Amino acid sequence: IEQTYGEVNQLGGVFVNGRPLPNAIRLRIVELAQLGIRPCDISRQLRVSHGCVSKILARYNETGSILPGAIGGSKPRVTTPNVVKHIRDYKQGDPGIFAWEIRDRLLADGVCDKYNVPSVSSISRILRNKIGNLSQPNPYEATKQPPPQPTLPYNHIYQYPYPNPMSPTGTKMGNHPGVPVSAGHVSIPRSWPSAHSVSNILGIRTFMEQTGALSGTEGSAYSPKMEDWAGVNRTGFPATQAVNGIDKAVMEADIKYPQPTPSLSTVGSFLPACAYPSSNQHGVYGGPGGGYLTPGHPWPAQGSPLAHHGPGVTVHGGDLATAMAFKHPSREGKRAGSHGLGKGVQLPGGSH
DNA sequence: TGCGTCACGGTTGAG
DNA sequence: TGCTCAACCGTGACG
Repeated sequence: IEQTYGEVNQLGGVFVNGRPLPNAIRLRIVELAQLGIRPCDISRQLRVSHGCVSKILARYNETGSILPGAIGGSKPRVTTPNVVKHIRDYKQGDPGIFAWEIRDRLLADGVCDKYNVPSVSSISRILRNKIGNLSQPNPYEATKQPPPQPTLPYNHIYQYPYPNPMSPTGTKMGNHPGVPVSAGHVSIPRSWPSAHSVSNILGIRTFMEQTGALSGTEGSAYSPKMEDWAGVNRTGFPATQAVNGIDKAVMEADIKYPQPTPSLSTVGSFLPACAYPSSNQHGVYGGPGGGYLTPGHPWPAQGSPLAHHGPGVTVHGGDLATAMAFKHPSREGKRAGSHGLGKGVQLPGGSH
C-alpha cells in the first residue's frame, strides 16, 4: 500500500511540496507564455503560483530548458585518487612545496581545471591526512581501487533525477534503446541543452503526434531526456503492466498522478485531485491539456501531447475530497504559517 | 493588478 | 543502514 499525497494551493492546483511540477505543466507554462499569455493568466489557468510561473519562465529564458534542476545528491569529490596521486607526486618531488603551488601545478598540468581543482585547504588536508607519511602507501592504492572518477565539471556529473518511463531496465536512469549511455546514467548538464527547448519539444511533439505515441500518456509524455524521444514508441502501452521491462511502479507513476478532469471550457470547474507518489513525479496531471485553456483560445485542442487524454490515463478521484484524502495525515497541520494557507481551496479568480 | 524576489518547509540523493 | 548536507522544489507573502 503506497501512500501518495498531494496538496492544494490557493489557486486550487495540486502540487507536492518539494517536488517539481510535472514537465507537462512546465511545458504548458512556457508554451502559453510564448503564445503571449501573461504570466498572471498562466498562473490562474494552470493553477500554479505566479512565483512558480515566474521562476520557470525565467529559467526558460535563461537556459532554454523547461526542466527542473537536478535535485539531491552531492557535489562530486574533487580529491579523486588521480588528484591525490598527483599531489603525492608533487610532494615527493618537492617536499617543501606549498599547497598553493600544488594547486597551481594541478591546473598547469591539466590534472584539474578551474572548476574542480581542490582548494588550498583541501590540498593541505590531503597532505596532512593522506600523504602525511610518504612512506606509507597511498590508501587508495593500498586498499582498494575505486572506480576511476573522471574529472568532469559538476554539471556533467549531475543527473536528471526523474525516472524514465521508457527505461527497459526500470531504473531511474535507464538507458534507451539505441541511445548509448555510459556508466549506467544519463547526464544532463545544468547548462541545459537546447534539446529541451520548446521548439525542439514541439518538433518532437509533431513526431509523437504522427506516431500516436503519446496516446493516453499526456502527463507522462515527457521523457527525462527529450532528445531520447525519437527512440520512444509508447503506442499500445498497457496501463499498469510492466512494458518492455519497465518497472511496474514506474508505469504506475503515471496513473498515480491523476489530474482532476477539468473540462476544457471550465477552468472554473477545475477540481484538483492529484496524488503524487513520493518516488517520482513524471506524469502528474493527467487531465487534458486543453483544460488549461480558456474557451476560444487558439490552442489546438488536439494534436498536442498535452491535450490528448487517452485511455492510458486513468484519472483517479475527480473531486477535491479525493485529493485531500491522499494527503499525508501527518502533514496536516504541520505546515503552519504561509504554507498552511495552501490548504484552503480558493475559488479561481480570487485575488491574493 | 502584475510581477520579481525571498523565506519557508519540503524532497532528493551522493557521500 | 542510517545520517548529513547541499542541492533543488513550489508556495505564499511582501513590496
